Amino acid sequence: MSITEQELRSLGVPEGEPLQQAVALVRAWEAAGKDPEQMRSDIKAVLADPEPFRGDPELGRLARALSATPTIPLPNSAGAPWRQWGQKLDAEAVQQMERACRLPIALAGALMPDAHVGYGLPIGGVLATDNAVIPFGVGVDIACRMKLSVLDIPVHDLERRKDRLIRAIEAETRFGVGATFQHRRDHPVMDEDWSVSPVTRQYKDRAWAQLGTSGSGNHFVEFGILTLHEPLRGLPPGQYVALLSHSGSRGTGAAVCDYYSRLAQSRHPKLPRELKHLAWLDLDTAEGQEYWAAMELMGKYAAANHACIHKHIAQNLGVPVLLELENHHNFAWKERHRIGGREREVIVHRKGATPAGPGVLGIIPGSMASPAFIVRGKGNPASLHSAAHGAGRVMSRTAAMKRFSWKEVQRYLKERGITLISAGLDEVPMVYKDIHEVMAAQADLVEIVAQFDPRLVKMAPHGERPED
DNA sequence: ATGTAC
Repeated sequence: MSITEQELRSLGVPEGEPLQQAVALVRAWEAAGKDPEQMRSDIKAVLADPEPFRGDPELGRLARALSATPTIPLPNSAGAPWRQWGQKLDAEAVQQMERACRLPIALAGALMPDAHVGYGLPIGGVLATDNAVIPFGVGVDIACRMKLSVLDIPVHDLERRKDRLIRAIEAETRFGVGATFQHRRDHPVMDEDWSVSPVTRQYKDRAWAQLGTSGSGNHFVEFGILTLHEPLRGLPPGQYVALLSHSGSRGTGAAVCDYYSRLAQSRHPKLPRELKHLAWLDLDTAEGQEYWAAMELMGKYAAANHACIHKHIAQNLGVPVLLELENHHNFAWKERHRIGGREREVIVHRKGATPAGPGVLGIIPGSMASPAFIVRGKGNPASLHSAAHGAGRVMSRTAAMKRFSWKEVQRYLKERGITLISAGLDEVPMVYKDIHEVMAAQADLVEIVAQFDPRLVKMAPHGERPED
């Protein structure tokens, strides 16, 4: 047969009825002496859009079989190249990465050593695509990010003025699902154009009410000791008090993700169920541009949330800020990478991955009882200039709630000198991988510049509704 | 992660 069954598969003809019809079609065409190149282009045309061919005397059967079969449109037969860092990664997360790399828009991928299962792309997944953006390749919490401020406070004040520092956290941010400020914060981000998308327009008011809040889940605000191993932006090596926060774009970012992922799914109705969260928007379309603009606004908004938290805590304490560092870890960027032997512009999705281009500084947190690290990217091309964004969970939230008790956790924290202001049992240190192992697994991606050891930690109390 | 609604 001039076109083999295997080639039909690699062209993207799905198993089952469509493949049988395609094989029969090729046999009939061969008998009629049709040019194989013409066969290929006809089959590709039907695969791209079967609907117009449903009544075609030759191609109709294949077109109808395709219409009836959920399929990955134009799958990348071999899959885009990708590799993983770390050994014992969750098998389901690996499978999600494998699937994402078979999307027709996928160019290259990478899986970070803290990977675990997410919607569509795994958490810890990095995916470079061709002029398309996947809302769930960025994640629900668009622009979830880290910020660290070194404060001009003597290190011994961390213990001596502990209650004062705790009060500052309690006063200057809010935790919990739906948390808002009764007396709104203000920030120049609210002067941006919020009409770039119907979602951001509709949610502007709520976004304002949530400005400076922290949310729930794994989000936190904490004081700790920063140990600088080398000079950093004019700050000499030594020990400092620092404030570290982790949070994102709150309800508004989630609404943006939800709206544009549904829109993307409606544009790819034939994506099989297990791929529906990988639905993408073409950046040449108005919808794609709209998501991109909304995503970028959420980037600024999430940065403003951290800026408010840090500014107000520093003001509350009346202390100068000596150094600030920050990075997104749920976002998409237009970057240039060498893929398939040539440098080109691609869309790099980092969903729970820290940008780690050459010399780029980032923050990788561990858990409430293990260190965060300030890192400098090594610009490894195979990771698409990325690194892990944390330790990664080893246990589901429900499993953690059953497994642990506060009594044992409090003893564990006391032994390590950690004061926990509040948190859910599903965020205790034992639910995370050993951050040191994660760092060791990515020694070729980042170098460690400094270590931050948490001392006073605030997270959302489990199940509690915010009171303000 | 969010907070509404198969």
